[in-house]
Amino acid sequence: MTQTPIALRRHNHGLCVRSALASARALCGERGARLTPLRAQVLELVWQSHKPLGAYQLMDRLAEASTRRVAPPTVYRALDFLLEQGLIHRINGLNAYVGCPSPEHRHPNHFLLCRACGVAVELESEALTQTIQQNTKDAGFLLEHHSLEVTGLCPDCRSSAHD
Amino acid sequence: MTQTPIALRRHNHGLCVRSALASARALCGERGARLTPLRAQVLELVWQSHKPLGAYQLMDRLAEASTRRVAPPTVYRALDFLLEQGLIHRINGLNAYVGCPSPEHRHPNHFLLCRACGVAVELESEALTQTIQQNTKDAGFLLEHHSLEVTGLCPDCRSSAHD
DNA sequence: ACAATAAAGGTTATAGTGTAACATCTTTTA
DNA sequence: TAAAAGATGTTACACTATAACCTTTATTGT
Repeated sequence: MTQTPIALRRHNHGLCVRSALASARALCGERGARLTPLRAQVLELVWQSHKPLGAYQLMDRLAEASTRRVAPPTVYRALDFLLEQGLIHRINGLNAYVGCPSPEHRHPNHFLLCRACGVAVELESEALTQTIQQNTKDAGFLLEHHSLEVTGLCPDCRSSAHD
Repeated sequence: MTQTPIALRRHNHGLCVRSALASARALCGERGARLTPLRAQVLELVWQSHKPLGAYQLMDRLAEASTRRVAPPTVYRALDFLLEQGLIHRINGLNAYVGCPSPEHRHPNHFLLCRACGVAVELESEALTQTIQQNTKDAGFLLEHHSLEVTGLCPDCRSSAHD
């Protein structure tokens, strides 16, 4: 029996944020990538919750925080950097971005998404990855990346749903 | 050993189109859904190849075919109908739409996508679906739908790649 | 230390994707 | 055949993302 993912448990979210920022600094340090103040700020905003946020939502929060006007390229460039470094993932079905809890190793985008509360839970299943690899191989494809987005109701929203 | 998917083989594509249209008519008939001339035309355009097409590409082809101006809602409404009926799928990673080869039964969106030639191959693997269901259940989620997009190189593009 | 270079960020404009709202036309139903 | 429902036309706009160019900041070589 696997443990309930942290995003679904009550937890001290400040720890998530600090841990994500610390990992990001460490990884970028190793790689010679520059986690500038702006990029760190965007990463922190993405990590405000376990719910994916859109680029324009992030832009608005960035603008609130900085008293100066923030234009789309500012946030998109930061997001591109964070995506390249594997520090965040893009949820295609939502046009939104969410922090990656294990950026130290490259891995596919596999998410459970609650349509009610918006929470995103990253799956890390070797069996799932292998099944996908096998199917890809059977069709003769060379696999480069894969993205799985499962939509439904998280345990909380499931139990409070009465319609 | 599974057979090579039809989208990857040389084949008489006219048969794909006619078969898709015939299935669509039959299914809509059974369901009391109205496959109007416009909707059938959009479905036929989507089926022009096994490569997903964007809404605006479809809109342009529709405009070419009809001598009159075609606005976005025209094509989006047709696409919405076709999606509801399970006659096409949306590829989120590409903002594009592709015909469904087996619309008679509801099934998840599982695709192999070639980044070079654009071909989309729909996977129909019970093992894959079950693995996803198991992972979803383990996290306590109620599964509603799932979408898998595997990007890579199809057999043809793989063998002609020499960089 | 300093010029040359590279990288990051600012700014303006615009491209690409999708929908709201309302009018008109067609089909179905009573 | 009138009323209602469904489909399409039309205009305007919202949301998501990028191109192009300029300024600022950081890094590198000397």
